[in-house]
Formats: sequence, structure tokens, C-alpha cells
Amino acid sequence: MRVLIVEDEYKIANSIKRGLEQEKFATDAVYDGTEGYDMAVSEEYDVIILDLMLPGMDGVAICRKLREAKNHTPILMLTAKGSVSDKVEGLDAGADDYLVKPFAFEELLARVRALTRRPVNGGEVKLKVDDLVMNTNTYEVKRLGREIILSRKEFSLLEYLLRNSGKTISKDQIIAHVWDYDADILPNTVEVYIGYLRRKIDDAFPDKEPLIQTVRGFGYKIG
Amino acid sequence: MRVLIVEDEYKIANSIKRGLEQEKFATDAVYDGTEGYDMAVSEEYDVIILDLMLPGMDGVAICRKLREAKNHTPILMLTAKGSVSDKVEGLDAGADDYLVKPFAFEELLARVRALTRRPVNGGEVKLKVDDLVMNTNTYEVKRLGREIILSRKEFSLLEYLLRNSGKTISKDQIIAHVWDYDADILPNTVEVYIGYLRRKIDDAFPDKEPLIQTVRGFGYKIG
DNA sequence: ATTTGAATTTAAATATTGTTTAGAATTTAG
DNA sequence: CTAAATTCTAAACAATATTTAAATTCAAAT
Repeated sequence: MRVLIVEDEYKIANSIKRGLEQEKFATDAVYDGTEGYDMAVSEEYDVIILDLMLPGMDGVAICRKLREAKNHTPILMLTAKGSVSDKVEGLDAGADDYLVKPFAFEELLARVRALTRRPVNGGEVKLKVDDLVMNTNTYEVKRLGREIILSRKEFSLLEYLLRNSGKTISKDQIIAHVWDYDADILPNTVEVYIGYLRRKIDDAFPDKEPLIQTVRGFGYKIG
Repeated sequence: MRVLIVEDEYKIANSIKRGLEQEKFATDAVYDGTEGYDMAVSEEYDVIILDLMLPGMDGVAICRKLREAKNHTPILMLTAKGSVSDKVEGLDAGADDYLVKPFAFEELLARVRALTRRPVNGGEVKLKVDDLVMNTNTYEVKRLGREIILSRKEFSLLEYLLRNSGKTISKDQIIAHVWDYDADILPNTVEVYIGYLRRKIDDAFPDKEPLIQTVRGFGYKIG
């Protein structure tokens, strides 16, 4: 699966690039609009991630020109916060989805996966470990059939752990995936959130084995 | 693969240089920012290792100027401990990764390899010797399928031995690779850690041949 | 066998990392 | 707009890892 990233902020472009490559996408990043358009017409991509505001040629213009040329590559538009009209304009020009900045990497990944129609988890929307079940469509989490209420961040953290069940994940990785790319978060915050999750997932089921494990020096692991 | 090191502390610059050359990278080291910038624009490198604080021109400025000039050579930024905002500033200016000082050489090497996309070990993430398997992605270590829990230092030491399996490694080499460059470690500490590893890897499997061998007067060897 | 330097082992001190609590700041919902 | 929930940090405390020092064992060379 090939992805083109057209984004003039290096920090954002590169963090997306690194993240997608870890997920086995082949990615090219370019940093201005004209170059982005050239790449889009001369190469074959499965998804194009396009910033709205760009030097050279802006995202809407690129999008419109590609569609006029009958290029139907799915486009994910990145828009600055608050600009609702931008969003409309982008979808108008032929974009398939949009994402408001700043976003957490996991959100972007979910949309890229949706656009490539690559089933998130073998066509399943449920993530399971032992007797814990998360439905990523309805945002329901259950253990032993009993519902567990999680906040947004708690949910997102648990989702990331579940998608990587069996692997040990470092606090830095968690911060990079679960928080916005410009959030300046202390590792301690992750520790606190792990604490919250444990209370709801493990402490609430005292006769069951705890699912969230600490791997000292390396991070945390589920399952 | 060519690497440019821009770092005003001779001790650090030269230890990086020597280490990378041993790993078959062609390296140039310069000790102030202006010279660093000149080298970066006049030569072609595969990675630039850039200290944040530099005389002449600081790392962020160099980084920003290179990116403005459309030079996209991967940059690894070295930042002083604790400065979270520095990290953000560096990535903002267009750096691809950062490393907090002081670091162990093996950490630097891992990141340089990631930036050059040179597979760490022939594309493999598993290191094996006999029936001992280390997965450097999940941090799992197993012998005969049984999991072995290691601390960070133990893991790092074992990883270094495994990457050099068959070779005898001196205590000084171990210190230089596994510990931070400014750690002031006695050879005795290495001996103690070898003891810990043996307990977990060899003593725990009494019917198996011991894997960690002492080469009296020279160091240690695995496999 | 004895000596000597190196290697191993243990215990103890020090340092680092993880957990938990409380509360401030922010966001969200009514 | 207000109240409640959520997010995040700071700090106290707990657990574990790291390092040193010193006693002991080992192995090579007289």
C-alpha cells in the first residue's frame, strides 16, 4: 500500500511518515503543493494525505485538478482547527475524508485504513484479550459481559494497547500514538492513565488475572 | 553510507565517530555550527547528527536553514537532558529524530540505522543463539520457549553479546557500547551483570550447555 | 602446592523507575 | 453559565534496578 503525504510542516509530515512506515505502508513525503501534484500524477498511490494550506499549490486546488483528470485516488484532507468552511470546501473539491489538526496518530491511521479498505482487524471491529472485549464502532468495552465506562483518553490508550497485545509498548510510543502530535506530555501522565485503566479493568474484577502488565524499564503490555 | 557529526564536545564527537566507523559508516566530524552547515550543504550525507547547542550556529538554526534550502537529509538531533521544549523545537525545525544526552552508543546506532533504513540485522528483529531467542521489537527473550525476564541493562548487555555472537568482547567494549558515554563504570560492574545474565540464562537451564563463556584475560563470548 | 591476578558472588548503598493521591486546569454537557 | 467530568501535573511513597565494595573462588604459572 503506497501513501503520498503532501504537508509543508516537516514535523507533521515526518511523524506521519514514520508512523505509517511502521505500519508497513510505503510512503513518500513532499513539502510543497506543486511537487505534491507532480508526484500524485506521475506515481500510483493508494491514498493521498493532503494538507489544505500549502505553499505552491493549495490542497483544494490539487484535489480539484486530480479529480478533473479522472484520478480517483482516495484523498484524506488535513485541515486547521475550527475552519468548518475549509472542510466543506475540501469535500467539495473531491476529498474523501478530512481530519482536523492537531490529531493523534491513531486517528489518522484509522482513516487511512478506512480509505484503503484494508480491514482494520481481519474485518472485525472488536478487539479482544482474554474476556475483555472492545467494540471500536460502538465504543463499548466489556469484561465478563459487564460494561466498563471509559473516558476518551482511557479508551484510546486501551485501544492502542489492544491493537498491540502481546507486545511491550514504551511510554514514548504511547505518547506518540495516543496524544496529539503537538502535545507535550510527561511519561508520568501515561503512568497515571495506566492507573485509571487498571482500576476499571483489573481492580474491578478481583477474582480474574490482571490484564495490564508493567514491563519495568520498557513499558506496558496487555495480554 | 556517509554520516556528518556536528558536535562541539570532542569527547562525544570522536566516540561517535569511532563507533560508527567500526560499523562501516564513513563519517566526518566538525566541532562548530558554521563549519557544520558548510559541510552539510557542500557534501552529500545520508544522515546528519546534530547537537542542539553549538558555537557558531546552533542546531535548530542549521536544521531550519537546510530544510528551507530543500535539503531533506535525515537529521538526528542531540538534546541535553530534561529540555522537553528543545525536543519539540528540534522536531519543529525539521529534525527526523532526537536523542537525549547522555546516551549509550547502541541507542545512537539503532537510530542512525533506522534513519538510513538499513535493516538492523538483515531485516531480522530476532537474534538467536542455540535455543535462546531475543526479539528486539517486543523485548521478549526466550530459551526453550520459556520466557526470561530481563532488566533494561541486562537486556542491553545480552543484545550486544548476541549481535556479536561468536566473537570475544572485552569489558571495555561492553562498557563503551552498553553504558552512557559519560558513565564511569568499573569493569567489575560488567562482571556483576554477566553474573545476573548467567543466573537467568544458564543456571535456570541446568540440563543445557551454558551459553555465556568467559574468555579469561580477554572478555566474554556467547555462542 | 603456592602464589597471584582475574573472575565470581554476595550484601549493602544508592539511584532510578513506577504507583498513587490530591488537586489545578481544562473541557464538556446540561 | 454552571456543574460535573476529564485531563494533566506535582509530589509523596513504593518497588526495583544499578553500582560499588569486599569476601571468596578459580585458574594459570611458577
